Amino acid sequence: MPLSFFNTLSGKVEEFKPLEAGRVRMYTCGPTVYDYAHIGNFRTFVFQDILRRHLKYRGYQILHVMNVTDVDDKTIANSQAAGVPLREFTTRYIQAFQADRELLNLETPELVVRASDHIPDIVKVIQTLIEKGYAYASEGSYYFRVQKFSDYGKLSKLDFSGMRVGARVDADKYEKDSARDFALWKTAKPGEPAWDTPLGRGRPGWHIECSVMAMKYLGETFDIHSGGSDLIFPHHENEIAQSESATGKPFARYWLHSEHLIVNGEKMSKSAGSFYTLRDLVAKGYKPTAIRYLLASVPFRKPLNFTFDGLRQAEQSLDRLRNFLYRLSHEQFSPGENPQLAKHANETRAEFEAALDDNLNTAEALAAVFNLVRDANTAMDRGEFREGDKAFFANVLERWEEIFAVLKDDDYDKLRKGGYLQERHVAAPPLEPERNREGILQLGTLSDEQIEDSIREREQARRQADYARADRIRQELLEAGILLEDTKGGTRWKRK
RNA sequence: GGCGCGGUACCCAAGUGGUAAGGGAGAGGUCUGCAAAACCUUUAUGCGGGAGUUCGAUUCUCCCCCGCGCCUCCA
Repeated sequence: MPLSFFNTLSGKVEEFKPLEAGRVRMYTCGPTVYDYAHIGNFRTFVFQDILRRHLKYRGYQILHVMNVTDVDDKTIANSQAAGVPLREFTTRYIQAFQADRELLNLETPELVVRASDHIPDIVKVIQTLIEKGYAYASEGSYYFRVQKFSDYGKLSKLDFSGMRVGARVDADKYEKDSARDFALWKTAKPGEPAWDTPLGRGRPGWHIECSVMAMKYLGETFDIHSGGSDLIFPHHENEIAQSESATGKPFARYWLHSEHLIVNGEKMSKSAGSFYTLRDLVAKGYKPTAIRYLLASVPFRKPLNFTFDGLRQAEQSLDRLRNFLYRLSHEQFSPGENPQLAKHANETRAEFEAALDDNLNTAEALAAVFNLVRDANTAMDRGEFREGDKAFFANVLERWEEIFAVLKDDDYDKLRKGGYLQERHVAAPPLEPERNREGILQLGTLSDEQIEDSIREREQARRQADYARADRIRQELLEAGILLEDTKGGTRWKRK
Protein backbone atom coordinates (compact mmCIF):
# COMPACT_ATOMS: atom_id res chain seq x y z
CA MET A 1 0.00 0.00 0.00
CA PRO A 2 1.34 3.42 -0.88
CA LEU A 3 1.66 6.07 1.81
CA SER A 4 -1.91 7.02 2.69
CA PHE A 5 -3.66 9.21 5.20
CA PHE A 6 -7.20 9.73 6.32
CA ASN A 7 -8.11 13.15 4.98
CA THR A 8 -10.83 14.88 6.97
CA LEU A 9 -11.71 16.90 3.89
CA SER A 10 -12.71 13.85 1.86
CA GLY A 11 -13.60 11.64 4.79
CA LYS A 12 -11.51 8.85 3.32
CA VAL A 13 -8.08 7.31 3.39
CA GLU A 14 -6.24 8.72 0.39
CA GLU A 15 -2.90 8.08 -1.16
CA PHE A 16 -0.55 10.89 -0.26
CA LYS A 17 0.95 12.78 -3.16
CA PRO A 18 2.62 16.08 -2.39
CA LEU A 19 2.38 19.04 -4.72
CA GLU A 20 6.06 18.89 -5.42
CA ALA A 21 7.73 15.51 -5.76
CA GLY A 22 9.96 14.67 -2.84
CA ARG A 23 8.92 17.66 -0.81
CA VAL A 24 6.23 18.14 1.83
CA ARG A 25 4.94 21.44 3.07
CA MET A 26 3.15 21.00 6.35
CA TYR A 27 1.50 23.26 8.88
CA THR A 28 0.49 22.21 12.35
CA CYS A 29 -1.46 24.13 14.93
CA GLY A 30 0.70 24.59 17.97
CA PRO A 31 -0.22 25.67 21.46
CA THR A 32 -1.80 28.78 22.85
CA VAL A 33 0.84 29.75 25.36
CA TYR A 34 -1.15 30.85 28.38
CA ASP A 35 -0.12 27.91 30.60
CA TYR A 36 1.76 24.62 30.46
CA ALA A 37 0.56 22.28 27.75
CA HIS A 38 -1.28 19.20 29.04
CA ILE A 39 -0.89 15.59 27.97
CA GLY A 40 -3.93 15.86 25.73
CA ASN A 41 -2.10 18.53 23.79
CA PHE A 42 0.91 16.29 23.67
CA ARG A 43 -1.11 13.44 22.27
CA THR A 44 -1.60 15.61 19.21
CA PHE A 45 1.98 16.84 19.17
CA VAL A 46 3.32 13.29 19.39
CA PHE A 47 1.07 12.32 16.49
CA GLN A 48 2.38 15.25 14.45
CA ASP A 49 5.91 14.22 15.32
CA ILE A 50 5.31 10.66 14.15
CA LEU A 51 3.83 12.10 10.99
CA ARG A 52 6.84 14.26 10.19
CA ARG A 53 9.29 11.56 11.15
CA HIS A 54 7.59 9.06 8.89
CA LEU A 55 7.51 11.50 5.99
CA LYS A 56 11.23 12.02 6.48
CA TYR A 57 11.72 8.29 6.75
CA ARG A 58 10.03 7.95 3.40
CA GLY A 59 12.54 10.32 1.92
CA TYR A 60 10.58 13.55 1.79
CA GLN A 61 12.24 16.82 2.45
CA ILE A 62 10.01 18.60 4.92
CA LEU A 63 9.13 22.17 5.53
CA HIS A 64 7.07 22.11 8.69
CA VAL A 65 5.66 25.28 10.19
CA MET A 66 4.14 25.33 13.63
CA ASN A 67 2.45 28.38 15.03
CA VAL A 68 2.30 29.60 18.57
CA THR A 69 -0.76 31.61 19.50
CA ASP A 70 0.64 34.29 21.72
CA VAL A 71 -2.13 36.86 21.54
CA ASP A 72 -5.71 35.95 22.38
CA ASP A 73 -8.17 36.29 25.25
CA LYS A 74 -6.47 33.70 27.44
CA THR A 75 -2.90 34.84 27.04
CA ILE A 76 -3.99 38.40 27.69
CA ALA A 77 -6.05 37.45 30.72
CA ASN A 78 -3.36 35.27 32.29
CA SER A 79 -0.53 37.68 31.64
CA GLN A 80 -2.53 40.44 33.25
CA ALA A 81 -3.36 38.23 36.20
CA ALA A 82 0.34 37.47 36.56
CA GLY A 83 1.26 41.12 36.20
CA VAL A 84 3.70 40.32 33.44
CA PRO A 85 3.78 41.98 30.02
CA LEU A 86 2.18 39.78 27.37
CA ARG A 87 5.32 39.20 25.33
CA GLU A 88 7.38 38.25 28.35
CA PHE A 89 4.61 36.07 29.72
CA THR A 90 4.11 34.10 26.52
CA THR A 91 7.85 33.74 25.97
CA ARG A 92 8.09 31.94 29.30
CA TYR A 93 5.49 29.41 28.25
CA ILE A 94 7.04 29.00 24.83
CA GLN A 95 10.27 28.05 26.57
CA ALA A 96 8.47 25.65 28.87
CA PHE A 97 6.76 24.13 25.85
CA GLN A 98 10.07 23.65 24.09
CA ALA A 99 11.56 22.01 27.19
CA ASP A 100 8.61 19.61 27.35
CA ARG A 101 8.99 18.87 23.65
CA GLU A 102 12.60 17.91 24.16
CA LEU A 103 11.68 15.52 26.97
CA LEU A 104 9.22 13.84 24.64
CA ASN A 105 11.74 13.70 21.80
CA LEU A 106 9.55 15.86 19.62
CA GLU A 107 11.51 17.19 16.69
CA THR A 108 11.54 20.93 16.33
CA PRO A 109 9.69 22.06 13.21
CA GLU A 110 11.70 23.95 10.63
CA LEU A 111 9.81 27.08 11.60
CA VAL A 112 8.07 27.93 14.85
CA VAL A 113 6.26 31.20 14.37
CA ARG A 114 4.41 33.56 16.69
CA ALA A 115 1.21 35.30 15.76
CA SER A 116 2.31 38.59 17.29
CA ASP A 117 5.34 38.69 14.98
CA HIS A 118 3.07 38.72 11.94
CA ILE A 119 0.73 41.64 12.50
CA PRO A 120 1.56 43.40 9.20
CA ASP A 121 1.07 40.16 7.25
CA ILE A 122 -2.24 39.62 8.96
CA VAL A 123 -3.41 43.13 8.21
CA LYS A 124 -2.56 42.70 4.54
CA VAL A 125 -4.67 39.56 4.19
CA ILE A 126 -7.58 41.19 6.00
CA GLN A 127 -7.33 44.13 3.62
CA THR A 128 -7.49 41.75 0.70
CA LEU A 129 -10.59 40.15 2.16
CA ILE A 130 -12.17 43.58 2.58
CA GLU A 131 -11.37 44.48 -1.02
CA LYS A 132 -12.90 41.27 -2.26
CA GLY A 133 -16.01 41.82 -0.22
CA TYR A 134 -15.52 38.94 2.21
CA ALA A 135 -14.89 41.11 5.23
CA TYR A 136 -16.63 44.08 6.72
CA ALA A 137 -16.00 46.52 9.54
CA SER A 138 -18.26 46.96 12.50
CA GLU A 139 -17.58 49.16 15.50
CA GLY A 140 -13.83 49.11 14.83
CA SER A 141 -13.60 45.34 14.43
CA TYR A 142 -13.55 43.35 11.21
CA TYR A 143 -15.51 40.22 10.50
CA PHE A 144 -15.56 37.52 7.87
CA ARG A 145 -18.87 37.22 6.08
CA VAL A 146 -19.46 33.48 6.15
CA GLN A 147 -22.40 33.63 3.77
CA LYS A 148 -20.09 34.85 0.99
CA PHE A 149 -18.07 31.65 1.06
CA SER A 150 -20.22 28.97 -0.47
CA ASP A 151 -17.93 26.11 0.55
CA TYR A 152 -18.29 26.94 4.20
CA GLY A 153 -18.71 23.68 6.13
CA LYS A 154 -16.89 21.43 3.67
CA LEU A 155 -14.32 20.34 6.22
CA SER A 156 -16.49 19.90 9.28
CA LYS A 157 -19.42 18.56 7.24
CA LEU A 158 -21.69 20.81 9.20
CA ASP A 159 -24.84 21.83 7.41
CA PHE A 160 -25.66 25.42 8.19
CA SER A 161 -28.66 25.82 5.97
CA GLY A 162 -31.69 26.26 8.13
CA MET A 163 -29.69 25.61 11.24
CA ARG A 164 -30.72 27.71 14.13
CA VAL A 165 -28.09 29.78 15.82
CA GLY A 166 -26.53 27.92 18.71
CA ALA A 167 -27.66 28.52 22.22
CA ARG A 168 -24.40 30.08 23.15
CA VAL A 169 -24.50 33.80 22.62
CA ASP A 170 -21.28 35.45 21.71
CA ALA A 171 -20.59 38.84 23.22
CA ASP A 172 -19.87 40.18 19.76
CA LYS A 173 -23.11 38.89 18.33
CA TYR A 174 -24.84 42.19 17.95
CA GLU A 175 -21.90 43.75 16.16
CA LYS A 176 -21.96 41.09 13.48
CA ASP A 177 -24.25 40.89 10.48
CA SER A 178 -24.70 37.21 11.09
CA ALA A 179 -24.05 35.14 14.18
CA ARG A 180 -21.81 32.79 12.21
CA ASP A 181 -19.46 35.55 11.07
CA PHE A 182 -16.20 35.49 12.94
CA ALA A 183 -13.70 38.12 13.95
CA LEU A 184 -10.66 38.80 11.80
CA TRP A 185 -9.57 41.82 13.74
CA LYS A 186 -10.70 42.92 17.19
CA THR A 187 -10.71 46.56 18.07
CA ALA A 188 -8.57 47.54 21.02
CA LYS A 189 -10.08 47.40 24.46
CA PRO A 190 -8.76 49.60 27.23
CA GLY A 191 -5.78 48.07 29.00
CA GLU A 192 -5.25 45.31 26.44
CA PRO A 193 -2.27 44.91 24.15
CA ALA A 194 -2.96 46.37 20.70
CA TRP A 195 -1.21 47.33 17.50
CA ASP A 196 -1.69 50.50 15.49
CA THR A 197 -2.41 49.45 11.93
CA PRO A 198 -4.22 50.70 8.85
CA LEU A 199 -7.21 48.75 10.14
CA GLY A 200 -7.15 50.76 13.31
CA ARG A 201 -5.84 49.97 16.74
CA GLY A 202 -6.49 46.39 17.75
CA ARG A 203 -5.37 42.79 17.60
CA PRO A 204 -5.92 39.82 15.31
CA GLY A 205 -8.71 37.33 15.75
CA TRP A 206 -7.74 33.75 16.41
CA HIS A 207 -8.16 32.06 13.05
CA ILE A 208 -6.48 34.55 10.77
CA GLU A 209 -2.97 34.00 12.14
CA CYS A 210 -2.85 30.43 10.91
CA SER A 211 -4.07 31.30 7.43
CA VAL A 212 -1.55 34.09 7.14
CA MET A 213 1.49 32.29 8.51
CA ALA A 214 0.76 29.08 6.67
CA MET A 215 0.49 30.86 3.33
CA LYS A 216 3.45 33.12 4.01
CA TYR A 217 5.86 30.25 4.57
CA LEU A 218 4.27 27.39 2.66
CA GLY A 219 2.52 29.08 -0.23
CA GLU A 220 -1.15 29.63 -0.95
CA THR A 221 -1.68 25.92 -1.46
CA PHE A 222 0.30 23.42 0.56
CA ASP A 223 0.22 19.74 1.43
CA ILE A 224 -0.72 18.94 5.00
CA HIS A 225 -2.48 20.75 7.79
CA SER A 226 -3.14 19.09 11.10
CA GLY A 227 -4.33 19.52 14.64
CA GLY A 228 -6.62 18.03 17.23
CA SER A 229 -10.12 17.06 16.18
CA ASP A 230 -11.64 19.90 18.17
CA LEU A 231 -10.03 22.33 15.77
CA ILE A 232 -11.98 21.05 12.78
CA PHE A 233 -14.73 23.47 13.66
CA PRO A 234 -14.56 26.36 13.79
CA HIS A 235 -10.83 26.95 13.58
CA HIS A 236 -9.87 25.00 10.48
CA GLU A 237 -13.16 25.63 8.75
CA ASN A 238 -12.55 29.33 9.19
CA GLU A 239 -8.96 29.07 8.01
CA ILE A 240 -10.21 27.53 4.80
CA ALA A 241 -12.85 30.23 4.37
CA GLN A 242 -10.41 33.07 4.87
CA SER A 243 -7.56 31.64 2.87
CA GLU A 244 -9.52 30.42 -0.11
CA SER A 245 -11.53 33.62 -0.25
CA ALA A 246 -8.34 35.67 -0.24
CA THR A 247 -6.51 33.64 -2.89
CA GLY A 248 -9.19 31.86 -4.86
CA LYS A 249 -7.06 28.74 -4.55
CA PRO A 250 -7.32 25.60 -2.46
CA PHE A 251 -5.68 25.99 0.94
CA ALA A 252 -4.36 22.78 2.52
CA ARG A 253 -4.76 19.56 0.52
CA TYR A 254 -4.65 16.95 3.29
CA TRP A 255 -6.21 17.60 6.67
CA LEU A 256 -5.18 15.24 9.44
CA HIS A 257 -6.87 15.38 12.82
CA SER A 258 -6.05 13.41 15.91
CA GLU A 259 -8.74 12.21 18.24
CA HIS A 260 -8.68 13.36 21.81
CA LEU A 261 -7.03 11.92 24.81
CA ILE A 262 -9.47 11.28 27.61
CA VAL A 263 -8.68 10.47 31.21
CA ASN A 264 -10.41 7.60 32.94
CA GLY A 265 -13.01 7.69 30.23
CA GLU A 266 -13.79 11.36 30.67
CA LYS A 267 -12.59 14.65 29.39
CA MET A 268 -9.67 16.01 31.33
CA SER A 269 -10.81 18.48 33.88
CA LYS A 270 -9.12 20.54 36.52
CA SER A 271 -12.02 20.29 38.91
CA ALA A 272 -12.07 16.48 38.66
CA GLY A 273 -8.34 16.39 39.31
CA SER A 274 -7.68 14.65 36.03
CA PHE A 275 -5.78 17.43 34.34
CA TYR A 276 -2.13 16.56 33.83
CA THR A 277 0.80 18.42 32.43
CA LEU A 278 3.99 16.63 31.49
CA ARG A 279 5.54 18.07 34.63
CA ASP A 280 2.80 16.56 36.76
CA LEU A 281 3.59 13.10 35.44
CA VAL A 282 7.32 13.56 35.75
CA ALA A 283 6.85 14.65 39.35
CA LYS A 284 4.98 11.42 39.95
CA GLY A 285 8.02 9.54 38.73
CA TYR A 286 6.94 8.56 35.21
CA LYS A 287 9.47 8.60 32.43
CA PRO A 288 8.90 10.92 29.48
CA THR A 289 9.87 8.16 27.07
CA ALA A 290 7.17 5.94 28.55
CA ILE A 291 4.68 8.77 28.13
CA ARG A 292 5.76 9.18 24.52
CA TYR A 293 5.43 5.44 24.00
CA LEU A 294 1.91 5.45 25.39
CA LEU A 295 0.83 8.45 23.33
CA ALA A 296 2.36 6.99 20.19
CA SER A 297 1.07 3.47 20.65
CA VAL A 298 -2.57 4.21 19.91
CA PRO A 299 -3.22 5.19 16.29
CA PHE A 300 -4.10 8.86 16.04
CA ARG A 301 -7.65 8.45 14.80
CA LYS A 302 -8.71 6.55 17.88
CA PRO A 303 -9.58 8.17 21.18
CA LEU A 304 -6.86 7.43 23.72
CA ASN A 305 -7.97 6.70 27.25
CA PHE A 306 -5.19 7.77 29.56
CA THR A 307 -4.86 5.89 32.83
CA PHE A 308 -1.95 5.38 35.18
CA ASP A 309 -2.36 1.67 34.71
CA GLY A 310 -1.92 2.21 30.99
CA LEU A 311 1.17 4.29 31.61
CA ARG A 312 2.69 1.53 33.73
CA GLN A 313 1.91 -0.96 30.98
CA ALA A 314 3.69 1.31 28.54
CA GLU A 315 6.72 1.37 30.82
CA GLN A 316 6.76 -2.41 30.95
CA SER A 317 6.45 -2.74 27.20
CA LEU A 318 9.23 -0.28 26.65
CA ASP A 319 11.43 -2.15 29.10
CA ARG A 320 10.94 -5.27 27.08
CA LEU A 321 12.32 -3.56 24.00
CA ARG A 322 15.20 -2.04 25.91
CA ASN A 323 16.08 -5.35 27.52
CA PHE A 324 16.36 -6.86 24.10
CA LEU A 325 18.53 -4.01 22.92
CA TYR A 326 20.78 -4.61 25.93
CA ARG A 327 21.14 -8.28 25.11
CA LEU A 328 21.89 -7.43 21.54
CA SER A 329 24.73 -5.12 22.45
CA HIS A 330 26.15 -6.96 25.45
CA GLU A 331 25.95 -10.66 24.75
CA GLN A 332 28.49 -12.62 22.78
CA PHE A 333 27.26 -15.04 20.17
CA SER A 334 28.92 -17.67 18.06
CA PRO A 335 30.37 -16.49 14.79
CA GLY A 336 28.49 -16.73 11.56
CA GLU A 337 25.00 -15.81 10.50
CA ASN A 338 21.56 -17.29 10.77
CA PRO A 339 19.90 -16.61 7.42
CA GLN A 340 16.43 -17.13 8.81
CA LEU A 341 16.90 -14.45 11.41
CA ALA A 342 18.29 -11.99 8.92
CA LYS A 343 15.28 -12.66 6.74
CA HIS A 344 12.90 -12.14 9.61
CA ALA A 345 14.62 -8.88 10.51
CA ASN A 346 14.21 -7.58 7.00
CA GLU A 347 10.61 -8.69 6.86
CA THR A 348 9.93 -6.89 10.10
CA ARG A 349 11.26 -3.69 8.70
CA ALA A 350 8.97 -4.02 5.69
CA GLU A 351 6.07 -4.74 8.03
CA PHE A 352 6.42 -1.73 10.25
CA GLU A 353 7.05 0.50 7.26
CA ALA A 354 3.86 -0.76 5.63
CA ALA A 355 1.95 -0.28 8.86
CA LEU A 356 3.03 3.35 9.09
CA ASP A 357 2.27 3.93 5.42
CA ASP A 358 -1.25 2.78 6.22
CA ASN A 359 -2.42 5.96 7.90
CA LEU A 360 0.27 5.75 10.59
CA ASN A 361 -0.85 2.50 12.14
CA THR A 362 1.56 2.65 15.05
CA ALA A 363 -0.04 -0.27 16.90
CA GLU A 364 0.72 -2.58 14.02
CA ALA A 365 4.22 -1.16 13.67
CA LEU A 366 4.81 -1.99 17.32
CA ALA A 367 3.48 -5.50 16.94
CA ALA A 368 5.90 -6.21 14.11
CA VAL A 369 8.86 -5.31 16.26
CA PHE A 370 7.62 -7.26 19.28
CA ASN A 371 7.27 -10.33 17.14
CA LEU A 372 10.84 -9.97 15.99
CA VAL A 373 12.09 -9.40 19.51
CA ARG A 374 10.42 -12.51 20.80
CA ASP A 375 11.85 -14.68 18.05
CA ALA A 376 15.32 -13.19 18.45
CA ASN A 377 15.21 -13.78 22.21
CA THR A 378 14.19 -17.35 21.59
CA ALA A 379 17.04 -17.81 19.16
CA MET A 380 19.46 -16.32 21.67
CA ASP A 381 18.25 -18.63 24.41
CA ARG A 382 18.65 -21.61 22.11
CA GLY A 383 22.08 -20.57 20.96
CA GLU A 384 20.86 -20.08 17.42
CA PHE A 385 21.63 -16.39 17.30
CA ARG A 386 24.91 -15.56 15.59
CA GLU A 387 27.31 -12.69 15.89
CA GLY A 388 26.66 -11.76 12.28
CA ASP A 389 22.93 -11.36 12.95
CA LYS A 390 23.48 -8.43 15.25
CA ALA A 391 23.86 -5.97 12.41
CA PHE A 392 20.49 -6.86 10.89
CA PHE A 393 18.71 -6.43 14.17
CA ALA A 394 20.52 -3.27 15.13
CA ASN A 395 19.61 -1.85 11.76
CA VAL A 396 15.93 -2.68 12.04
CA LEU A 397 15.71 -1.20 15.51
CA GLU A 398 17.56 1.92 14.45
CA ARG A 399 15.18 2.43 11.58
CA TRP A 400 12.20 1.82 13.83
CA GLU A 401 13.61 4.24 16.35
CA GLU A 402 13.72 6.98 13.71
CA ILE A 403 9.95 7.03 14.04
CA PHE A 404 9.25 6.05 17.63
CA ALA A 405 12.24 7.60 19.40
CA VAL A 406 11.70 5.83 22.70
CA LEU A 407 14.46 3.24 23.00
CA LYS A 408 17.21 5.47 24.26
CA ASP A 409 16.96 5.53 28.04
CA ASP A 410 18.16 9.06 28.67
CA ASP A 411 15.25 10.29 30.72
CA TYR A 412 17.26 10.65 33.87
CA ASP A 413 19.94 12.80 32.26
CA LYS A 414 17.43 14.99 30.50
CA LEU A 415 15.33 15.45 33.61
CA ARG A 416 18.35 16.32 35.66
CA LYS A 417 19.68 18.78 33.12
CA GLY A 418 16.27 20.34 32.75
CA GLY A 419 15.93 20.81 36.48
CA TYR A 420 12.89 18.56 36.63
CA LEU A 421 14.38 16.32 39.30
CA GLN A 422 14.42 19.03 41.87
CA GLU A 423 10.82 18.20 42.54
CA ARG A 424 11.73 14.57 43.08
CA HIS A 425 13.46 14.62 46.44
CA VAL A 426 10.91 12.25 47.80
CA ALA A 427 11.81 10.50 51.02
CA ALA A 428 12.93 6.95 50.33
CA PRO A 429 11.12 4.05 51.94
CA PRO A 430 12.53 2.90 55.30
CA LEU A 431 16.10 1.74 54.88
CA GLU A 432 19.00 0.78 57.00
CA PRO A 433 19.63 3.78 59.22
CA GLU A 434 23.30 4.23 58.41
CA ARG A 435 22.65 4.30 54.65
CA ASN A 436 19.72 6.57 54.94
CA ARG A 437 21.73 9.00 56.98
CA GLU A 438 24.10 9.38 54.07
CA GLY A 439 21.17 10.80 52.21
CA ILE A 440 22.20 9.04 49.05
CA LEU A 441 19.28 6.72 48.70
CA GLN A 442 16.64 9.25 47.92
CA LEU A 443 14.72 8.51 44.80
CA GLY A 444 16.42 9.66 41.68
CA THR A 445 19.36 11.18 43.49
CA LEU A 446 21.96 8.41 43.33
CA SER A 447 24.85 9.15 41.03
CA ASP A 448 26.14 6.55 38.64
CA GLU A 449 29.34 6.27 40.71
CA GLN A 450 27.40 5.60 43.90
CA ILE A 451 25.38 2.93 42.18
CA GLU A 452 28.44 1.25 40.75
CA ASP A 453 30.17 1.33 44.14
CA SER A 454 27.22 -0.48 45.65
CA ILE A 455 27.27 -3.01 42.86
CA ARG A 456 30.95 -3.73 43.47
CA GLU A 457 30.22 -4.14 47.15
CA ARG A 458 27.50 -6.59 46.31
CA GLU A 459 29.72 -8.48 43.88
CA GLN A 460 32.21 -8.99 46.63
CA ALA A 461 29.53 -10.25 48.97
CA ARG A 462 28.34 -12.64 46.30
CA ARG A 463 31.82 -14.01 45.76
CA GLN A 464 32.01 -14.67 49.46
CA ALA A 465 28.60 -16.33 49.24
CA ASP A 466 27.24 -13.75 51.66
CA TYR A 467 23.90 -13.70 49.88
CA ALA A 468 22.08 -12.02 52.70
CA ARG A 469 24.29 -8.99 52.34
CA ALA A 470 24.16 -9.10 48.56
CA ASP A 471 20.38 -9.23 48.61
CA ARG A 472 20.22 -6.41 51.11
CA ILE A 473 22.26 -4.15 48.85
CA ARG A 474 20.10 -5.10 45.91
CA GLN A 475 16.98 -4.30 47.89
CA GLU A 476 18.32 -0.95 48.99
CA LEU A 477 19.11 0.03 45.46
CA LEU A 478 15.69 -1.12 44.36
CA GLU A 479 14.08 1.12 46.93
CA ALA A 480 16.17 3.93 45.55
CA GLY A 481 14.77 3.23 42.10
CA ILE A 482 17.70 1.19 40.80
CA LEU A 483 17.02 -2.27 39.47
CA LEU A 484 19.82 -4.85 39.25
CA GLU A 485 20.01 -7.79 36.93
CA ASP A 486 22.75 -10.40 37.08
CA THR A 487 23.59 -11.38 33.54
CA LYS A 488 26.26 -13.54 32.04
CA GLY A 489 28.27 -10.46 31.26
CA GLY A 490 28.03 -9.07 34.79
CA THR A 491 25.52 -7.07 36.74
CA ARG A 492 23.38 -4.66 34.82
CA TRP A 493 21.54 -1.77 36.46
CA LYS A 494 18.82 0.55 35.31
CA ARG A 495 16.73 3.31 36.77
CA LYS A 496 13.13 2.34 37.23
C1' G B 1 -31.31 17.11 17.80
C1' G B 2 -27.10 17.27 13.80
C1' C B 3 -22.08 15.76 12.57
C1' G B 4 -17.75 12.81 13.81
C1' C B 5 -14.73 8.97 16.46
C1' G B 6 -15.16 4.61 19.19
C1' G B 7 -17.38 -0.12 21.82
C1' U B 8 -12.54 -6.83 20.31
C1' A B 9 -10.04 -11.34 26.44
C1' C B 10 -8.65 -8.90 33.43
C1' C B 11 -6.28 -4.05 31.13
C1' C B 12 -4.30 -1.55 26.45
C1' A B 13 -4.95 -2.76 21.39
C1' A B 14 -4.41 -4.57 15.64
C1' G B 15 -7.21 -6.71 12.04
C1' U B 16 -9.92 -9.46 8.06
C1' G B 17 -16.18 -11.82 4.02
C1' G B 18 -13.47 -17.84 5.50
C1' U B 19 -12.98 -18.55 10.97
C1' A B 20 -9.24 -13.71 16.24
C1' A B 21 -1.86 -9.74 15.69
C1' G B 22 0.92 -7.58 19.54
C1' G B 23 1.84 -5.59 24.57
C1' G B 24 0.68 -5.58 29.89
C1' A B 25 -1.22 -8.49 33.95
C1' G B 26 -2.31 -13.52 36.10
C1' A B 27 -1.14 -19.02 36.44
C1' G B 28 2.32 -23.22 35.66
C1' G B 29 7.28 -24.55 33.98
C1' U B 30 12.77 -23.85 32.30
C1' C B 31 17.15 -21.04 33.66
C1' U B 32 19.31 -18.60 38.22
C1' G B 33 22.49 -18.93 45.01
C1' C B 34 17.86 -16.17 45.13
C1' A B 35 15.83 -12.43 42.24
C1' A B 36 15.50 -9.90 37.65
C1' A B 37 15.71 -10.64 32.49
C1' A B 38 14.65 -14.27 28.79
C1' C B 39 12.12 -18.55 26.95
C1' C B 40 7.99 -22.34 26.88
C1' U B 41 2.78 -23.44 28.09
C1' U B 42 -1.77 -21.15 29.43
C1' U B 43 -6.04 -17.06 29.59
C1' A B 44 -12.02 -14.59 23.60
C1' U B 45 -16.15 -20.82 19.49
C1' G B 46 -15.59 -14.83 20.83
C1' C B 47 -15.19 -9.37 18.47
C1' G B 48 -21.77 -3.80 22.42
C1' G B 49 -27.22 -5.91 21.33
C1' G B 50 -30.83 -7.51 17.60
C1' A B 51 -32.33 -8.53 12.59
C1' G B 52 -30.82 -9.18 7.50
C1' U B 53 -27.52 -10.38 3.07
C1' U B 54 -24.20 -14.72 2.30
C1' C B 55 -22.21 -21.39 1.59
C1' G B 56 -19.92 -18.54 5.53
C1' A B 57 -19.84 -12.02 9.24
C1' U B 58 -16.32 -9.92 14.24
C1' U B 59 -15.60 -7.89 9.18
C1' C B 60 -21.27 -5.78 4.58
C1' U B 61 -26.63 -3.55 5.34
C1' C B 62 -30.47 -1.79 8.71
C1' C B 63 -32.23 -0.75 13.67
C1' C B 64 -31.01 -0.13 18.74
C1' C B 65 -27.82 0.59 23.25
C1' C B 66 -23.38 2.71 25.52
C1' G B 67 -18.76 6.00 25.81
C1' C B 68 -16.14 10.33 23.97
C1' G B 69 -15.74 14.76 21.01
C1' C B 70 -17.61 18.94 18.08
C1' C B 71 -22.02 22.18 16.88
C1' U B 72 -18.32 29.43 17.28
C1' C B 73 -12.81 29.07 24.44
C1' C B 74 -10.56 24.13 23.55
C1' A B 75 -4.88 19.61 20.89
